[in-house]
Amino acid sequence: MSRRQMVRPGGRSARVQEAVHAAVRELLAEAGRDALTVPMVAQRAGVTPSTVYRRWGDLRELLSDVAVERLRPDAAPQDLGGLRGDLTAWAEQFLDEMASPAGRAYVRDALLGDPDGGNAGRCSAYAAEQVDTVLARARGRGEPAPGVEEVMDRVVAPLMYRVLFRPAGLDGAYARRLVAGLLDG
Amino acid sequence: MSRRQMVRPGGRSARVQEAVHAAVRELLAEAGRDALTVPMVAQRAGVTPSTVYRRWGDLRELLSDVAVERLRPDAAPQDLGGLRGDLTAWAEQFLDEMASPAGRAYVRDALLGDPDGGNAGRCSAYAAEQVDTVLARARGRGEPAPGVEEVMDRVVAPLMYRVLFRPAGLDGAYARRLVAGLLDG
DNA sequence: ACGGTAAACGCGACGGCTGTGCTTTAAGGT
DNA sequence: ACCTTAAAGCACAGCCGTCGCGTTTACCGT
Repeated sequence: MSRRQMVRPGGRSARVQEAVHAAVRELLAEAGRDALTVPMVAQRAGVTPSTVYRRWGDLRELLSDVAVERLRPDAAPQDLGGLRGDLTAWAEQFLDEMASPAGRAYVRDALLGDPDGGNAGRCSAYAAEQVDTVLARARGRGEPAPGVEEVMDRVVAPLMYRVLFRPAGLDGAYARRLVAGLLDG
Repeated sequence: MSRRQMVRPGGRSARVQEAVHAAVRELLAEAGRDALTVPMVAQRAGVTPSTVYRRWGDLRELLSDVAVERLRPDAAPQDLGGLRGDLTAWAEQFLDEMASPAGRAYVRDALLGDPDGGNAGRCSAYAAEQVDTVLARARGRGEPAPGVEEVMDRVVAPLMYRVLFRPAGLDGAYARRLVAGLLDG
């Protein structure tokens, strides 16, 4: 599990954590991933490097933490009035976010500094939660809807596989095809 | 693309590369991934650290190189006389290799130190090649067979997604279910 | 076969990151 | 208000990663 969980909820610790996270985000945008170092982040955040080493232990774990935070969806998927439309729109947006250079970097960082797989599991849980929202809404309308696991296997997994292993030639049409294959099959 | 491609094919370069790769494999088994450093690898391989830095640039890229080498299949998938049996057996073996602690580590390393995605693409190509062999054999027998891309989406991608993001509760039954879902759907 | 060319390796040095013991500060409970 | 304890600051030792330069070795044209 990420050390973020053991942090005291309020006060100085929270301020430091937010400052460090913000510093990472800024420096990622300004200097790029490879130029990033712990002392650099610490200086920008107004902390000493040792603080970062103690709380995160490693630059990779810190990046993983920030990445998971960035990958957390900020809003519920939009409601277009029907399962097919909702799921298609969500898949297209998901692919957009993940396939962008920044998105791919975040996904890789999340997987990277993650000894026990907790952060990767969290990413997957975020997607599952969004999917489940869409499916529950459809069932509430009386539409027949597949299970979450089926959507993960047929839509999310292929998208992520392509993003990670075969980034060439990824577009919204592929996402639409996956959704169609699931709902029409 | 990995720098391995620009290496001169024979002579000293090849010897150095093989020595370094062997050193990485040995030290991975002996000391573990986190204890690994470039100077350590260099000493074991009988080269100077600067040589490693020049050719691979980074410990992660070196590990990625070694990982891809290890993930290359060493034999054609076995022939059990029918598409369903062949594909099921291959999927189970694939999952076995990838879901083991060592396998997961190699996959992550391959993805990790891979700026342009060349190594990841090669991993995917290995799997596609194996799948294609199975499918071509089935068509040679007159069996109807899905396309490679369909197998990648329906079987390989879900397996890899689980391996990377949700390693808990992965077993052969899941692989069999994926194959069955594809062939019966 | 032989010499020219350029890539690749070895060597040495240094700047800067990494990580740790010890001290100091501040948050939360009584 | 005081006490406890966790977290941050400070200082420093060690090693990683990089660079310039000289040397070696593989490729290639004649």
